[in-house]
Amino acid sequence: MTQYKSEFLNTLTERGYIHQCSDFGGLDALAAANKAVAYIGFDCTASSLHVGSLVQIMLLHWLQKTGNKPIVLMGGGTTRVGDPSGRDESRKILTLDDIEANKRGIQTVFDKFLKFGKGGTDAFMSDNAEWLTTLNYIEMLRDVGKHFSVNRMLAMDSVKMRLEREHELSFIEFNYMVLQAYDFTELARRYGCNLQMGGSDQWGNIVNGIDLGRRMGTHQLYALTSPLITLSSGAKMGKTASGAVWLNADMRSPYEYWQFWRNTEDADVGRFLKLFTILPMSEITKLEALGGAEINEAKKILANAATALLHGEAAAHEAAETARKTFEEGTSAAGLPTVVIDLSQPVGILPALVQAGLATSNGEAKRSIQGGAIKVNDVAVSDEKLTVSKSDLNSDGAIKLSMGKKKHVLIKPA
RNA sequence: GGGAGAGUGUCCCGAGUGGCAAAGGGGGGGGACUGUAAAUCCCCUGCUUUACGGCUUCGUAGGUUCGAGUCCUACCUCUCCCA
Repeated sequence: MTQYKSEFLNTLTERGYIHQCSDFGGLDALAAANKAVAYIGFDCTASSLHVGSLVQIMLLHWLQKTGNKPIVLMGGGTTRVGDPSGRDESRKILTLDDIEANKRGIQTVFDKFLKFGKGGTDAFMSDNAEWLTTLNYIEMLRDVGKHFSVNRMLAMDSVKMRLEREHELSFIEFNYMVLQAYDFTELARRYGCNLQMGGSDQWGNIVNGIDLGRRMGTHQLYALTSPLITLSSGAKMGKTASGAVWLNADMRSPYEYWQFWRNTEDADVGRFLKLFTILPMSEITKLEALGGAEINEAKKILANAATALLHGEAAAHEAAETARKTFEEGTSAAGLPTVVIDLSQPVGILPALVQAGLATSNGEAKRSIQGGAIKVNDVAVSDEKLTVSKSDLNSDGAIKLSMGKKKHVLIKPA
């Protein structure tokens, strides 16, 4: 198991974070001496990161935990360009204000996973807008552009795919990889960065950066990528009914986040425990051995641990308790999502469902009732003309609206 | 600039003869079975406070027609080929 000298690579290997590395030996030596300075780039296209970025965040977490220095690079500059990797549609180009707002939202998440500061292994955040926005085109062409072979760029998968699919690839997007490579060398020069990590789809871009670094005379750079995380059922990770699983609490509550992990497929539990929690491997091995219905215990531990990492122990506890009351006791729990509605007049069940966010239109609410999905205070509803009023308030002063087995909302009077 | 194609249910793919709320998938939601799992089976998946009613949908704007996703005109966007 101790295949490497460095704790960093050993941990990553046994937990399944590694897809490819440009030079295991070289990186191992660096990490063993606690001299790895690694960065991962994140977009600012939304005001929160989602579960899809969690593997990357965890990479930085372990990097720091094993005695090395993480850099979070915000793509404030590159977000204005758009990465063609893996997509065949151009990204939207955001305004500067949007980008700034998104950056602030994203920063809050990193505070949970990394220790920021000025010390040796303290993380810090950088933004490639710092150097990209002041670039001069002629100098850029002369100093950086001359190192890029268009022949090679055309051969890259991300580009090839766009060409083969007969989708347009604009020049601005074509330049994304140049900018990303340049980021790497710039971080190397400014901060002594020597490793870039990322998802496996970033391999080409990262390797380009190593190449550019060598040509521009930086120290040796390294690449490390993580596998693309998919569910056993083949679906992409992090997409659920209600859209992406956002990490920011204001976009997805701790309770919902907990539920996301609780509903993990059996086949994924072990893998996810390793990737998304910091539980010791010995404990994970035990949990992995659970079979049949017992695996639900492992799922709860996964949910607790993953939620605690992001939202803290207290929030995880509360979410677990809410879930326990709701699912195991079948009672209503105060921690469920709550919506305030004016109940001075009786409210029809249809608009109530819409306001509670359980349906997007009266029509949809009606169909749900016809499908037998709706319960008020745990009593099934068959009449779509039913109204709810103050007299339906339970002992906690709320009305529990349920759709299906998993979605519960408490309604409180205004 | 010339030529050839394409844009369909505001999640995606995709059929579509002048009678169309528009086939079929995927995805999603619900139900059954289970373990808040997977697989499987069944139902639902445009809006509208009852509706064999009304309204809104096929890139945009007009037109022909009793009636247009379907025909005509112009425009927009995208793709390919030739310059």
